[in-house]
Amino acid sequence: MPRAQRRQQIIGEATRIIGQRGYYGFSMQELADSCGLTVAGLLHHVGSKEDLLVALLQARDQRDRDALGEWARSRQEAGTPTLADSVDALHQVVVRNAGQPELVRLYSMLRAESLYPGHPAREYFKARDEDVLRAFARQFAGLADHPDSLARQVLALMGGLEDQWLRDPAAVDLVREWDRAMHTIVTSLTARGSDDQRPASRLHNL
Amino acid sequence: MPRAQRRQQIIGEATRIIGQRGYYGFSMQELADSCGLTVAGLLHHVGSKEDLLVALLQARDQRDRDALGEWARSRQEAGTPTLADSVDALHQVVVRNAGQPELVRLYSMLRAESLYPGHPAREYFKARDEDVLRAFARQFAGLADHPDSLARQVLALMGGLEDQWLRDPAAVDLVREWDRAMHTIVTSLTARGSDDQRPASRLHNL
Amino acid sequence: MPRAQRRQQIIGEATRIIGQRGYYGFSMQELADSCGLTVAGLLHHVGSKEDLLVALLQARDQRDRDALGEWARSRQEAGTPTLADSVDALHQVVVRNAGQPELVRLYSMLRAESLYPGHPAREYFKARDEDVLRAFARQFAGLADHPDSLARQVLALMGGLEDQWLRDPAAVDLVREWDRAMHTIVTSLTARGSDDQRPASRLHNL
Amino acid sequence: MPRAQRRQQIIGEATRIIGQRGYYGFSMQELADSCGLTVAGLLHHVGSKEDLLVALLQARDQRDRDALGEWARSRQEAGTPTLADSVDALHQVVVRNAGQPELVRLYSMLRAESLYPGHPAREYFKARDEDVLRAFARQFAGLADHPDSLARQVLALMGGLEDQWLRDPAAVDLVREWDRAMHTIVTSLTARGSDDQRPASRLHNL
DNA sequence: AATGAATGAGGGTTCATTCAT
DNA sequence: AATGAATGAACCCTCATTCAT
Repeated sequence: MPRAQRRQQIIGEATRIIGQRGYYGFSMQELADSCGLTVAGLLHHVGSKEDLLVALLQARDQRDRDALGEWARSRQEAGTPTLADSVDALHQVVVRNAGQPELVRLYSMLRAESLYPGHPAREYFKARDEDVLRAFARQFAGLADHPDSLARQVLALMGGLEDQWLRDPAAVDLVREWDRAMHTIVTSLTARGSDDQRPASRLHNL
Repeated sequence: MPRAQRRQQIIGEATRIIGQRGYYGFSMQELADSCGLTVAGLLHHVGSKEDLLVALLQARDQRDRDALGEWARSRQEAGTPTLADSVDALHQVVVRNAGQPELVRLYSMLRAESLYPGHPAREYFKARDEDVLRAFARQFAGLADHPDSLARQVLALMGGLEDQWLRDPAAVDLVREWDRAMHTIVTSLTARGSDDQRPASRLHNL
Repeated sequence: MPRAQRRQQIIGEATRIIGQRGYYGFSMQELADSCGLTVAGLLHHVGSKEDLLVALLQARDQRDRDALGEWARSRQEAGTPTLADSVDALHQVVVRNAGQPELVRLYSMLRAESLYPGHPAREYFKARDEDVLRAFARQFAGLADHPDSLARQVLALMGGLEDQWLRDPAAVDLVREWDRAMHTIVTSLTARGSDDQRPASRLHNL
Repeated sequence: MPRAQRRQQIIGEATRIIGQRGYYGFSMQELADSCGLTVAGLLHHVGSKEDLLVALLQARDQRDRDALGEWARSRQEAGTPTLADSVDALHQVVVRNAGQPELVRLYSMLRAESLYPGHPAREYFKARDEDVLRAFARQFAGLADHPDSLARQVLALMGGLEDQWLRDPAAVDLVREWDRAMHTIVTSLTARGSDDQRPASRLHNL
């Protein structure tokens, strides 16, 4: 089997298995078996369990970058991206995710596991979160009182809803819930300023 | 050391350690060491690693029930709980959590790990989420177009923000972020109905 | 099997096996088998392969110290130890060694292997050599022109002759060879000063 | 790269690496890397790890034979070699060795490792020792009471001092120590017979 | 209440080697 | 001449658990 193809097979299987069992929960043995390889044969291609994980994340990043690039190109005619554009972009992302639960599982699993001290993907997720938060906050600048906090809310919502979806895919319509969540956000943005004088009483200066 | 006291010590240490390393990431050896016990001695008290986890979750539930009971009693004079009451209740919960990061760590860790198939806390979290969602939805009934979805959003926000906080406690003020998130929610509720005629175009029926 | 006895058995077997195959050349599996134990059972007693080695060396040191102590006590009546005393002491050591080739094998093996960078006994042998050289040199002070060098020669001889003996025990009578070597040394000492004016020619200022 | 040149490169690198890590301590991977080759490529040239070792030893023997031949030719005019000639020859060898520590390392390492049963160089060193002992003994015939034993002493000294030198090159001046050791030997030879009547008491018939 | 002995299962990694290309 | 794919055998170690004391 040629190198490239084998690698693709391995990364595919790994994505599936890690999505199910997590990084610590799966074994090289299991992955090797599912690829029709010896463990040693598997290691010949990926170097080590940790390297495999890195390759996985890079592969996903590349795929994301490709998708984003395409979307950006299609939106190029328009001028500065409006809020609606951003909402649309996020919607597209969620739609895509809803179609590939395996990848989402992988990400959620790793994201969760990366709370472990010493987890190889720890820095990766930290850096990624920072990037995302920055991008979101830039988008909300001028539209919200606290763009940073709003960015955190959007990130938290996306992660939390995906989590609920993964726990019970049948009970949760990811896209619908996401759209409704964005509705909440957008509604609060457009309503801003008009209701500042509500009775603050026990509302903790919301 | 008397049985009861020893058990308390074990559960305390376990809470701390699992909060740091997760359920799969910690070892009975480590816990035994931190209790000044042999592994065998530890098992004498807790039966098995899994039983220990169950005991842990039960202990936390009991503590929550106690706290909630107290709050309920103090609120008893008032009639039906209003939205403000609920917001206040949640705020109190978050304040309490911010003060005991260890317990929050434990919960978040386990919640994340319970994505593992076969994780002993899997059912626990599933059942708990359902309870919470039901309670939230009841609270939002009549106030929102989709109480169930709003409940999901609140749950997602709480989990997501806690996650961000755990990842970088210094950078995130949990209480402040939570209050702002609730502000977003409440604002959207009060503004509801007034902006239904916005240009929906690419906004996906938000 | 009680702890102490088991440990003794393990150290005994380990001495034998490492003496034959070296530290890197033997496996915990082999040792476990020869003790009638699982590898895990073996590790329960010794901690790790490296710890086992340390224990081994300490055990041997202790035995040496005991033997030396006895000899010292028996020599106590005499005053300051003379050269003859030292020669006698070394002779006793060699006689004892000739009687326990296993221990000598162990030592020679480890000594040789400790040339490996990162070998766990590297520092041990370095420190031990320094001690021995110091002790020898003190003994030769005043008797030789270069006590340090003479000490090195004695150490080299002991190691080298043991090596030859181990390589072919049947062909080498360790005690006899050692005594003759010491004869060479002592002869050169007593002859010192009388032949300084020999034709140096190509003798490199010996 | 042409076959012959590549082989030379490989043997050179192998000499260096084995001198540092030993035969068992180095890996074909490491050697391949340092040659800019794949492991498979390396094996294409050397056949196997063991064959490589044999080639190494043969290469060194050839080099020694060349050097010795040159020295023999230069000494040809003189008649039967005297003791001084032999001492000179050994001195030259040591000087040469001190200048190429890599080769000495290789030899000492392998010599030490060849204590391992099954080590591919075991027979080689055994045969070589026998040759050397025979040659030395012939040289000492008539000069010493026990030429064989003296030969063993010289061999032991050379090995032992090289060992000390390798362990701490900065602390040991190999040539000086060797010359002093030979001084001891020669002194004892010239003094022979004159001091036979020393008080033998506890001197074990030295 | 607590310990010490011992185990079985599994885990990741290294290494020299073979074979087809 | 050199490579890439793949393997089988080892190796050390971790871990939760059982059992007798």
